[in-house]
Amino acid sequence: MDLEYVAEKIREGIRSGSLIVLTGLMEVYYEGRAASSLGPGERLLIIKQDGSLLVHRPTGYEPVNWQPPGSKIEVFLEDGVLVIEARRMNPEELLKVKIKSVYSVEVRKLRDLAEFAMYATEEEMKKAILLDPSLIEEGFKPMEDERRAGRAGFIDILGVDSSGNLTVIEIKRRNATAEDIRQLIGYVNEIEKEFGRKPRMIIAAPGIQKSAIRELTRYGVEFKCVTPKKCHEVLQRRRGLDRFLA
Amino acid sequence: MDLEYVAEKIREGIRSGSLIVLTGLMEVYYEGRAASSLGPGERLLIIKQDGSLLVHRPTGYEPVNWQPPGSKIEVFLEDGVLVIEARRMNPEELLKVKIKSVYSVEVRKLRDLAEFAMYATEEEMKKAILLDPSLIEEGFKPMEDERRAGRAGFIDILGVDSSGNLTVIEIKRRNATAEDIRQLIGYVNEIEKEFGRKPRMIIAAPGIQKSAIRELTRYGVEFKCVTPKKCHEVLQRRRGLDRFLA
DNA sequence: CCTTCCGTTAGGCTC
DNA sequence: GAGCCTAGCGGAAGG
Repeated sequence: MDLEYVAEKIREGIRSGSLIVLTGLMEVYYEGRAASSLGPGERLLIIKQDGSLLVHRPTGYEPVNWQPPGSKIEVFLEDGVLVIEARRMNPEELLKVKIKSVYSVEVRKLRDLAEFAMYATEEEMKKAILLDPSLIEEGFKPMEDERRAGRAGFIDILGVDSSGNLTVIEIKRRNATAEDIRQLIGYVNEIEKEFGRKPRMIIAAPGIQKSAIRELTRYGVEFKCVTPKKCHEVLQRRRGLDRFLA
Repeated sequence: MDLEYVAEKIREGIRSGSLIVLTGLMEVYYEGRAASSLGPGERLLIIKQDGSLLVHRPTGYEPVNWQPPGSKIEVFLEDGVLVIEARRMNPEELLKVKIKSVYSVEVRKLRDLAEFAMYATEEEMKKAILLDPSLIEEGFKPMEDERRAGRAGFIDILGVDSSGNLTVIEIKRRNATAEDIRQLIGYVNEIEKEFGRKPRMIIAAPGIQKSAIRELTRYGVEFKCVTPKKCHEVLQRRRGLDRFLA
């Protein structure tokens, strides 16, 4: 494919805010926070309407090189090779793609206004527990969420159990790690300073890593199995109920 | 574009181990570790030779939905709509793309055998310090790298300073966090158990997060500014010298 | 197989 | 703008 023709097609695509998809033989050089080089090979190059640029090899989930949205893209010929440079500052980074041969290039303006909805996140787990605190245990009463614990950070849920004990809940959507336990301890130290007594500590997660069980028993942290899926179902059920009542 | 034709083209592409790039109007549903839904919109869909699948919206660095390498892909028509399902187990996850209209589809076998080289990584920082220990301070002598520190993990570099003090170096390619300091303390506790005395602790990083400065002074950890770029240059210089001497 | 840790992490949120 | 944390994190290395 004629490289000057392709260059103009890409420039026109960028001007018109289109998506550009190109396959061809290329080399890639990156320098910024880190640096990388990748010799000649057949790859897929994508330039998006917002100035993001991705270079994908024929295998693997991740792009081998990229530039995030907002980078400034220049297209020109140099020594008979099509060069695409994507530059951004803060941090200052440069991605340079040298394309020796273009197999295909497609320029197309895509419209996509749909809203992306994600479920079974940590945020949903928290909402479900606030809505149905028996997910933790019978009689648990949440008092605050996202409460600041001094310098240590934010507590997911602060509440009291059926015996009136102050209780700190830390939620994880994945198996809890030793580091998660230490983080919880950090929060609790701050709460103890503030309230003058040590609260119950519960980690709510689908499971625990083996290495974290030591810390668990050592610090007297309790574990309650709560899965993202279960919490999502609780919310779904509740929403269905609300709709029925409305 | 005729959907049955496209379906067969995609199936043939998968059979032959080709890269498939498609633009069209589609909905996307995901359920697995989490769940998501995305209504109709114009997007880019990529199926790679290794069974990875990516759905990209017209903007943004990240795919909105995906399936990693090794997922099993099925293509069929359902209610007059082209459906692509990518399934994987462990964890069990299903990605379903419903394509109402195909604007373009490209099937192409790409060859890419080049080696990807990455520079200015944490690994390079370590190599540079081992090669030129004055990056830490004059008179510092590395003894071991990647030394096991009991259960706490691995120490980046263990050495002695000009006064003969045992010294533990923790390297970060980004600004050090409070968590990094705690990690270093964990290593040092193990080293103290083993050697019977507390070593000097140095964190080598391009900077320190503000919230980490408290931990730094509190635990007596020292900070030495070392950047990935500087280390990379040290290695480059050294390699150039080696080549000159050879 | 599980765990740990790095990443040009990206992206979102708060201060 | 800088700091802080989550993620369907992915990926690699080590046990």
